[in-house]
Amino acid sequence: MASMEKSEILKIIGQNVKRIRHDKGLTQVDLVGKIKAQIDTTNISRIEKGRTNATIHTLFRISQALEVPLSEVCKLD
Amino acid sequence: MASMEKSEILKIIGQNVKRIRHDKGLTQVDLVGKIKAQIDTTNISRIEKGRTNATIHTLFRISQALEVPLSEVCKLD
DNA sequence: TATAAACTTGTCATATATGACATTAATTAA
DNA sequence: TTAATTAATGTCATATATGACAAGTTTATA
Repeated sequence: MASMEKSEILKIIGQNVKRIRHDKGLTQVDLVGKIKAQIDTTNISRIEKGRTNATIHTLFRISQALEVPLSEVCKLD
Repeated sequence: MASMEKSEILKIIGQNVKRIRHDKGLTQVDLVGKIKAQIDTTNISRIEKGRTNATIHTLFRISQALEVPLSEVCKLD
């Protein structure tokens, strides 16, 4: 855990988002539609693929749209 | 909760960091010293004051130095 | 007090997150 | 398979996170 790579963390956060999104039966477009402030599916995809180091505020907006606590999106196990 | 402002979220995350850091009896310099990759007390201070929208990786490095789960740093209550 | 330690804030340069859009790839349904 | 839906990726412009450093402020302690 102490030696966890940045890319690994991003990957896990991304998998969390994707898993929760699928659990809720939402597409990336659906998810974006539920987010108040503007956000692009490009960013959702990048986050889900672990290709970007999302800010806490972006993850918060996603957690709101997914109707789960932010800490759920930030779980690493 | 749905109407939570960005500044509010940053503030809470910052308070979390500060609270946990104080619980552990660490100064900002101590905390930085425990973080492997380079990080500046400037950034710790900004995060604690809610003045910056930290990335998940920065919050992760902080959580490691504080020896708490990332989800603890990301709690909003 | 005074002195030091701890914290905050300003500025600059660099890296990168994000939105926007186009294009391609992959998946699903007919 | 074909068509439609969904997801991934490339690029560009803009905003901002971060490190680095300096200067100032606040807090603690002798």
